[in-house]
This record gives sequence, structure tokens and C-alpha cells, in this order.
Amino acid sequence: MIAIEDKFKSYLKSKGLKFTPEREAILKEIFSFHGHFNVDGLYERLLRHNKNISRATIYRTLPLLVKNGLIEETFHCQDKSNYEHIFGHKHHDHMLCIGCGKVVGFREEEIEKLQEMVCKKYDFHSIKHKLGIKGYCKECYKKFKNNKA
Amino acid sequence: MIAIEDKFKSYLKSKGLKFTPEREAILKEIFSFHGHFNVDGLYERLLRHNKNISRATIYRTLPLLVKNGLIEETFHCQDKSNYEHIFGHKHHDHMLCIGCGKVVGFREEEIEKLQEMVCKKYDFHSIKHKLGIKGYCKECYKKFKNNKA
DNA sequence: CTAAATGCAAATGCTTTGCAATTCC
DNA sequence: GGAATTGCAAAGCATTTGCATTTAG
Repeated sequence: MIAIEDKFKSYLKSKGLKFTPEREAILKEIFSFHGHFNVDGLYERLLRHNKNISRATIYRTLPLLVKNGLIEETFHCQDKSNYEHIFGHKHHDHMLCIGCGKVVGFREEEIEKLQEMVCKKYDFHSIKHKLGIKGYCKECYKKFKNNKA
Repeated sequence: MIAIEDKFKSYLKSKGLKFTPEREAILKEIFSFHGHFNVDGLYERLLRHNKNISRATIYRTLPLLVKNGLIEETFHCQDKSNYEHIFGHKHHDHMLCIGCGKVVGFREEEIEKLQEMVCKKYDFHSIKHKLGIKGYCKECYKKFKNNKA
């Protein structure tokens, strides 16, 4: 956590921005939780921890954390913006269960390599990529099959 | 085009819905154009072809086309919903250039296979997947490098 | 001290919806 | 004829923004 905070502090300093209590609380709340989150969820978790921080401030802080490489927007065909913290994690992709909403992260080296190859083939300079697979997890697939029959 | 229209007609009939001139125009407009589109773009193209169809109707029609498997929502980290028509095309993934906004579709059998393998490994029953790569195309990368230097 | 940050409330922009009039089947 | 569809305008929602006030450095 110290490393994360330092990273964010350096980033802010380099841009002439301030490390405020609000930003500190947001950062801590995000990194105290594993999994994906959206603005509303984060807002409510902060409230529960007695941090009454306005949504506006959250909306203004998240892009800073993204630019600093601490969090990332995830995307699986949902409406609201979703984020997850990525500092210290290797890039991974996601499987999203339509049944229960569960999100499972996975990393497959071969897929990563192949993507690099494809980019070379097309002379495309990749910055980042996202792979999302939608379907049913084991449990939901069982239910689904039974309901169908 | 006849095949597409028939597919849509059967779908509508099977759901007790109607094939209206508006739906016909929307369908034709979508399939007369290659590439990605959003509601506003489609609305304006329809206008230019003297079809004054309200956005509400477009918003109500697109989900039908999605359910019918004629179009698909694409997703590359943009805000507005984006679609592309998919009937008669094999599934493909996308590369999105941050510089010029160009979207290039590609299909890589190996990646498709690997994804199936990953799903098996996790006992996940995939319905669909989306892979988006963000970066710079050849031309924009050149500019980008020069500006940086 | 002073530029940056905060919270509020208003504004924005995409999408959805209620409703009366119309149209397909 | 009657359920489905349309267009309009209003409503919804997530997100952004202007502004007066507060605060970090």
C-alpha cells in the first residue's frame, strides 16, 4: 500500500496536483477491495467507512488513477463504467457469467503471444487490449440446461 | 439482402411482431454500409436517404436485430454504443487506432481455438467473446514517434 | 499566498418510456 | 379490429461542469 500511495503521490507531484484526504481515501478504499467496482459502489463503500466524498470528486479522481496505471477500466458489455485495480498484477482477461454476474480473471500466455503476432502482422502498435468472454459458468450452465429441458 | 430480410421477417413473425417500413428502412440502411455505426450516424444516414425515422424507433429496433443475430454491439472503450452487421460474416476481432479512429477487423484461428481451450479449462460455457486491441496503426505510429522526438 | 480541489446543484448527452395517434396483419 | 408501432416530448441515469468556498503545499 505504501508503494501504491508513493506512486500516486509522485504522479500528482509531477503534474502539480495535490494529494488530498479525499484522494487518499479513494485510493485506500479501492485497494482494500478485490474485484471490480463502479463509481456508485465505491461511493457507498466510502460512506460505510465514514468517508462522505462526493461522486464528483470520485469522478474526478478515477481518471487520475487510470493515467497513473493504478486502475483500469474493464469492459464486458455492461453499461456503467467498471474499474479494477491493476497495480502489481499481470494483465489478465475476463470471463463474465451471464447467469450470476460472476467475473473470473484468467491469463493465458499463448493468447498474449498470439496477439502480439497479429499486431506485428498488421503493423499495428498495440498499447493495450481487452478480451472478454461472455457465457455461463459451470453452475449456471447446469441450471440453464435444466430450465431449458 | 433478400436472405437478410427474410431472416428478420421470420424472426418478427415468430415473436408476433410486425415488419414495418421503418424497420425495413433501418435494416436496409445498416446493410448498405460496411463498418461500424452508432445510433446517431444511422439516424443521419437515414435522413440523407429521405427516411425521417425517429431515434426512438431506431433505439427500439436495434435490440431486435441483435436478438436476431443480424448485428452485434462492438466494444472498444468508446462511450456511445457501437454496432456492426454480422450476418454472413465469421466472427472477428478488432484493432482500434487511437490516432485516427480507424477500426480494423481481423480473424485469427489460433486465438479462437485457444479461447475455446481456456473455456474448457475453466468449465465455462462461452456464448460469445470480444477482443479489442487499442494502439496506433502504422501511419499514426510514425506521426506519434516524430511528435515525441 | 495561490493554484488546485471540493461539494453542490445545474447541465449534458445518450437512452428509455408514457401516451395518443397510426398502421400492419 | 385490435395488438403492435410510431413520434413526440418528457423522464431517466450516469457523468460532467460552473462556481463559490476551502485547502494543500
